[in-house]
Amino acid sequence: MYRTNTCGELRLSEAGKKVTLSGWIQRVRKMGGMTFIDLRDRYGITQLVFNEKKNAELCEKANHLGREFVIQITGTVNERSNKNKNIPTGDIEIIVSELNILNTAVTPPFTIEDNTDGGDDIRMKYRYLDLRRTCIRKNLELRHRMTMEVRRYLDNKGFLEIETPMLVGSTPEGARDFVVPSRINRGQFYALPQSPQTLKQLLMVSGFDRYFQIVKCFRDEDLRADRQPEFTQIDCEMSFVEQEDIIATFEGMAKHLFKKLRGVELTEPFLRMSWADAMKYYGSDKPDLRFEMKFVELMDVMKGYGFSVFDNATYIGGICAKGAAIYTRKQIDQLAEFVKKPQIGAKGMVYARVEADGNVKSSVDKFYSQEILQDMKKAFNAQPGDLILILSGEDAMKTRKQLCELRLEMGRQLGLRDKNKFACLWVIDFPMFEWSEEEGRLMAMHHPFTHPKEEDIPLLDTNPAIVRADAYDMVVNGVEVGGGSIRIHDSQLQAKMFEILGFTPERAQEQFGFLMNAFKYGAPPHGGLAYGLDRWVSLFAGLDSIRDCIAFPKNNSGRDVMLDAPAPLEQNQLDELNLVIRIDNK
RNA sequence: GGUGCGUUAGUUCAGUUGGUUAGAAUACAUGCCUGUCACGCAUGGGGUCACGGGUUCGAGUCCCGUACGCACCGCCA
Repeated sequence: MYRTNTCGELRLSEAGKKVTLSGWIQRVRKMGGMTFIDLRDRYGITQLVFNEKKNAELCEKANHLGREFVIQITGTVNERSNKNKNIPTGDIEIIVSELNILNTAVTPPFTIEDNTDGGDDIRMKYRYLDLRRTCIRKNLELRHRMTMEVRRYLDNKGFLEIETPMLVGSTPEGARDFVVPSRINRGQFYALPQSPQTLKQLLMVSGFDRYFQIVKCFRDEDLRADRQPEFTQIDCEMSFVEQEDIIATFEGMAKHLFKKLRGVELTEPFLRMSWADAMKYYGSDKPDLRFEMKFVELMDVMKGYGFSVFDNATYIGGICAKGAAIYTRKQIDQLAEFVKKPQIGAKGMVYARVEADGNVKSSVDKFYSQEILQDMKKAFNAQPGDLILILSGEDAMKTRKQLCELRLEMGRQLGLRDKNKFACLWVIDFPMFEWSEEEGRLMAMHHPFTHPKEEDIPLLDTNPAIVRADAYDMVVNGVEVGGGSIRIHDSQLQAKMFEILGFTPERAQEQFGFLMNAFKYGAPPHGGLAYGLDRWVSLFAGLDSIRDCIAFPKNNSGRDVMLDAPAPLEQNQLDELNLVIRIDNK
């Protein structure tokens, strides 16, 4: 038997007991005639004691153990004379009588501690060592508890978990596919699913009116801190439901998760905001509502007074940062530099301080009278001590996005983006389509299976660009944690949708015939939602990147640096697949 | 496809105006130490300054390119 107990469970009540423990050596502390060893497993750390006077040979052996050796010991639980209040097992130690080295270890490239000395790069290369660290292990434990709670909640509501295939067909629309060559079907390729979207809709046609799946999805696009090429969705679909039914079910799930995983009781219904309002007031379809700082439009107030930048703008808008008038000129200049970064792209920034006497002191005083500045102050409802920051531009949407970045940066600087505070929001009434300059056509904003709002259906023929959809996103703290829609279940309407998206009837039939044909056999009204598991976990764990809650993530360029994947194939594998590789170096 | 920052000891970093033998911390090794728990003290080993080119009497330092890493824009229905 390797162990009678784990390294995290022994307490004072077990004093005097003979136990066997196995684990990794965290640290050896030699104190002359005594040696202390911290023995670690995933449950905790237990201190071992060796005494030269009592057993010189064993103590000598212990002195030559290295970090991360795997050992097994037998000994007696003993009350410590010096207790350690910092760890749960700190009241006891094990007086070791037998020591068995199960495996040695070379010195790890970084220390196995929460405050490791290793950088991201080396940690990913030796991820199996990184995962020994408590702070990373805790994230995976949280992820496990989350999937358990999801299954518990959905099972209680009558959902069935059904697996769908990983080898499916490539679809146009949407993200780039990862493709897999078929050996048996020469020259043909599978694609890995971007999501099980069409398959879960077919399950609705089959009558599985409540489906879910915790499932890997694949998208061959560039990575970000919150984006991996393979990620996990909690994919759900329901039949005979309207938008309200879905929102109720999954708002309920979100509340369940908050309660079980964070101990946060959310009693109020989540806020709801139309996509149009989100863009107007926050310049984003996923606003961070942990703080207000709503946009105020200033076209009426400030245009036409001879300040050419504003006079030529089609949008002038600003935010009011409470109490930020104490910002120095240097700090304000840094904000101006921030918005002028190429990634943000503003040309400049106008600022105005509200002084203690209520007067407004701005960077454009020579163009505006105090009276107009007071009107501006009123528009923001600004108080003495506040700092107003204004951007303008010739493209209203672009300027709002720049102002959004500025708002988030101010929120960060003013400490308003507290990781322990949660602001949940449904963004609803998304547009059905958005214009693609690149393709020169309308594209589905959500996906081509999304149901248009009933009252907007006549507009499909006259002005499709303004049609709104029965689509909704859940946004928590500015993170899009999930989204979904009511789907089209009528083959005629689905065909029309493909027509608007620029598909010929033949091509629509070729690509999506399986779905439209299925709808002819009695498809129920249905809709659903998919939550991003990785994003939820990193939100609950307060992580900056979803990588820290994924056991073996990819790096910034989509590589697994531990496995050194992707890599070229052997020639015989290529031959078997009838593939010839040609690399273009443009 | 693009922008920014970075690459120096096992690791995390410092390295001044271009100038002697490239430093610190930590890790590692050895010794001392009987109540440590970030133990302490002493000693020691450890460097292709990412790679290639250029400027210069002289480059870790300046310039150009490449590779790699991170963040972001585009992209991600």
